[in-house]
Amino acid sequence: MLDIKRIRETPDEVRQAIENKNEKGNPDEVIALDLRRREIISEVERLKNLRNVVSQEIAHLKKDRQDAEEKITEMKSVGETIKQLDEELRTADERLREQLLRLPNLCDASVPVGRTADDNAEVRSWIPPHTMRLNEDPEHTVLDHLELGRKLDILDFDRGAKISGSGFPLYIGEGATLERALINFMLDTHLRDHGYREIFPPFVVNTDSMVGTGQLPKMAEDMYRCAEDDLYLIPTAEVPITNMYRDEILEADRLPSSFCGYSACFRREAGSYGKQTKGFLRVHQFNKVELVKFVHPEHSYDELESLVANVERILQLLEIPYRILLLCTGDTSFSSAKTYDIEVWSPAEETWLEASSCSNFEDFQARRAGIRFRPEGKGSKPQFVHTLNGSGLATSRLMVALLENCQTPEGKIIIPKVLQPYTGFTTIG
RNA sequence: GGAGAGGUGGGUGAGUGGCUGAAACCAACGGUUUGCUAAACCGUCAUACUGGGAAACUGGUAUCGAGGGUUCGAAUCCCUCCCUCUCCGCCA
Repeated sequence: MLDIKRIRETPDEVRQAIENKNEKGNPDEVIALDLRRREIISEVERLKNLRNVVSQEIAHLKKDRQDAEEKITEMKSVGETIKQLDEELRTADERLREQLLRLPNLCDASVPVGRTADDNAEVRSWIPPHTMRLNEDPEHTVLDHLELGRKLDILDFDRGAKISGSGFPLYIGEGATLERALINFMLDTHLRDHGYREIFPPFVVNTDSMVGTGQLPKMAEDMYRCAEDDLYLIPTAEVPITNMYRDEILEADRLPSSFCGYSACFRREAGSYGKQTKGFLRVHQFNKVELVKFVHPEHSYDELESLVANVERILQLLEIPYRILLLCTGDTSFSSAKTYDIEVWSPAEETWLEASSCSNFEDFQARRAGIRFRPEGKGSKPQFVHTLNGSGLATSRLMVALLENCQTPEGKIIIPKVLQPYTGFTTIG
């Protein structure tokens, strides 16, 4: 949520920023609602003040056993007016908040202005030597992850579809173990080497949490919802972890607070049919290790860089080629002010696959969710924290890259060294 | 699922219609004292919105789980809902 004062004071900047982001949103409407709201407030508060003063007088009159009937009658009608105005105010508040919730976050000045993914800027890439050989060797038939999974009997998308529906992968044998190994390896590395504290969150959350991180109201059709209980399956652990501190004021010495948590992630992916959908490329349920930080506003952009570095380290240890993109304004998500995507290389698809997205939300989520901190120093007012998060990483796309990059000409998989203590085996096949 | 108890400020916890934005204590912060630490003492100590002011600051309104009702006036009375806890049942 944007600060209404910022919209009020610099509507043109806000309008331009929304347009750069390819989002809809009308600051004028918000400004009009805000104006109307404040008019009502000043009137209703004047009347409430009157009522409070006169009620006090009535109390004194009664105490002195004097007649207060006239004042009581007068206040009766004031009360009626207040009730009406309160109702109007409630409506105005609601409409204003509704509009505000639908305005996207504005991008940081360092984000390149652009409309589509073509305008994203490649920041750097990292390619371990053996991968190049793999792709350049004409004798080496490169299998995609589906074929590898089927041949080695470690992934079964057909049976997954039978059990649940398409997009619900079933991991078998070494495939299941490898998945679990990846999760544990990533968690351990972030906890041990990168200073995160582990969270194991609930996988379903309430509406307030979804609004807090910005999934609702805009993305409602992408969520799995348990209507009976008004709960949502989480699309990412970002939601429960960020909402841990919803409506709280943190002490300044708690910042920065960095958390790392595994969760299954559920996405309906409505409207994405026809895009890259085969195998792991687009699924309804996947596993992800998520990184979330609550930081002091002054440091959030440094923290974003270190977040990205933490994710990169995982890929380097796994020896998976990747590149980092700075998303342009048009490709940056609704809630984010600046986002880096980390993409892994798929030799079979001969393309880069998004495996992580690291974002600085500045105070956008914090304002929605009411996450503040009390700055050092006496008499300081609470301020909104900045929140960041990134996938560290999602296993589905990572599994594609891992299987494809680690395959031998014979169609076996060589498990990366760092994972071997976790899998207990060194090859599959 | 059945029965009961309870939700008050950062924490504990008083408060059953007006002088309670809310006692007291603890924590925190500032200060005095002290060779240092500790202790003691004094003071400060909620949040949001809104108005005035360049600002320091200051006026107003709201908030005692949420919403509604009664009343001139509600933390306090009534209704609905939510949440937490305890016991029983069921279950991993």
